Amino acid sequence: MHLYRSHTCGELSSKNVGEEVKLSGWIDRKRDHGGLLFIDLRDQYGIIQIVIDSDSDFFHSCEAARLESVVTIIGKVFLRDKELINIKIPSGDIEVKIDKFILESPSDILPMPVSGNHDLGEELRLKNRFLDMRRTIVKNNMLLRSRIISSIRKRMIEQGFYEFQTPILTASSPEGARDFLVPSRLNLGKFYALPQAPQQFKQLIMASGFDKYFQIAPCFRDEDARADRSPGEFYQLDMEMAFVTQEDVFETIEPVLYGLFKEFSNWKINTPPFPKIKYKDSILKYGTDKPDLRNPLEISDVTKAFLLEGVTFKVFRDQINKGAVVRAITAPSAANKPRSFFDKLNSWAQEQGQPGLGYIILSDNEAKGPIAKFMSSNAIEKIKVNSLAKDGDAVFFICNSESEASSFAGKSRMRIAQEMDLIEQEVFKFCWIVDFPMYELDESGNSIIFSHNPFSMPQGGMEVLESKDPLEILAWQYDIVCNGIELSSGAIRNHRTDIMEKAFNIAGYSSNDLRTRFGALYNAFKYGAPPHGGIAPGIDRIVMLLANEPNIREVIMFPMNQQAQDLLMNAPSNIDENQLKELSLKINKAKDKK
RNA sequence: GGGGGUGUAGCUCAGUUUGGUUAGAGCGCUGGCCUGUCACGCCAGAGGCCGCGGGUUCAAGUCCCGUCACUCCCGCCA
Repeated sequence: MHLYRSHTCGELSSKNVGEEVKLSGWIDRKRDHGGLLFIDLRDQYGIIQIVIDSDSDFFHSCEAARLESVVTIIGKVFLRDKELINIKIPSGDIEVKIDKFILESPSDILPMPVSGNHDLGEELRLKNRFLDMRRTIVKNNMLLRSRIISSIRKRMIEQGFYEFQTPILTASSPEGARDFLVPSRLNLGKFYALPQAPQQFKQLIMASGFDKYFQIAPCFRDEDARADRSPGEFYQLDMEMAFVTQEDVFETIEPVLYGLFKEFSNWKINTPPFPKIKYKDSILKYGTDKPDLRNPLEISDVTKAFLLEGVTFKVFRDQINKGAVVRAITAPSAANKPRSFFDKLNSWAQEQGQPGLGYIILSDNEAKGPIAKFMSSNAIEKIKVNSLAKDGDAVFFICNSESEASSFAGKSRMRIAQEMDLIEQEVFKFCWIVDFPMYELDESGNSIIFSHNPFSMPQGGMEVLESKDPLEILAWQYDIVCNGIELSSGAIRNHRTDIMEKAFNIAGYSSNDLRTRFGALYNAFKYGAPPHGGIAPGIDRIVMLLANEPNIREVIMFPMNQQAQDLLMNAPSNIDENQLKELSLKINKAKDKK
């Protein structure tokens, strides 16, 4: 017999009745009856009940073994009597009567419970992640993650993609997020950077003549965390293809995502092709570039209605004259909602720093509510036409500068839908956001900067760069969004050095800047670069959606906390003086923290 | 960098609004009882810098000021 086990705890069933088995695992729970002791023995695969009678030689050592101790037992599998069957566990119709017991590794008193489904503080869980991951929910998330990644690999390889590894120690890139830096011992005073994404490498792979590349790629960004943003590091399904249009990228990645979500979830999924929403339309209709399409509400512009003759609502009119817009959200069949419904939303808006949330109620073919009396009948008609509101609905208004109004209308759209319980449940709704602007004005409003990825190909190429107002130029740039979560950005890249130079010139970079900052790409593209494009969906976010977890750290084995500290390994940590010396480094402003 | 929430036993939390006996409960832990439990049950016990510092008060877990930690959000994430 094997030293540790003949079977796993999870594989035993009534088929094994009568067999002598050897099992190893953790003591999940004990029920001590004095003369009779039950142990729930657990391994990755399942739980099985072990029975020890008081006349057994091992009764006292079993009784003394603490929860979560690792033990090996030998025993015989018995069918339980009918009235003793536990339907809650798969092996509930059998049990193992113990013949031999070995305590392999005793457990101290636990800092946190393992068995059962408890809500525990995250700090405690991360400090004891090895205990945390013994718990069913966390364990299942990690197994799910592994299966998802296998499936992704399989699906990509089936489509003819090759997986390549790119460097972890690379050069700092001047754009984008903050880099993590690594000092070089052999090149004193110089630093590597960890890649924020293999962006330039994958484009170099294209320039190297490989046709379809992918990688489950680690990415490092020194930015602040969020619930859906892992601190420090995360993984992308990074992919790039040569000789493709935007449509080709969509057609390639859609079946991968659709198939993956189909494989790992019972929820409904909208079938490819996923709807394509222009960036501009998304901002108007959903108030965001990552719309949650489970929400049926849409935003419309009703600015003109408030300028019609007979409208005496000065508050809005004055703002409109200063350049503000009015956005409307129709709440279907909300006319019969109690006053408290509207008051609640209004005070919510005020909590959000807004003056309030104005509304009219369309009922009995007239408009009611606090601002209705300022409206003329043709203004009400115009609002109804623009916002597709009908009798029995209510319409909410947001008046502000265009960007403020869009953003708050987006929040209100979600809030109203939540209040009215309109969000569709148990469904994944994918969409593409397309036609992102190539450039935008910086905060000061004086200079033109790249809106997203500087390597994207402008729609229309060189001709457009030379002739159009830069702020009007669109890029072959796209996002894929699912349930309001941005899974990825992607683009058809700019593979032409002449267009690249022009594009960078517009954003205020000299040709020389381009060559020094992005020398590798620029140089490579001088010698024949294929048109290419790709995308890089976030793996952690995909797993988070499929695991139905609200927090990305629930699907990462050893995540750092919000302050980007690893509580288990105690990273980041102080460094030995000798190590610093070897790197010729000196800490300037040592913060006096432990 | 800014805003919100939380911080009381090893764990999860009540007590804080309205200051007033010895700060409680469940789980876990220790000891005892229990031969069919499966969140076993029963009895007893140990376990507290009420995050930390200062203040107000006859009296502070409770009120005030500061500070720290965790978390959510904004900024940031080409």
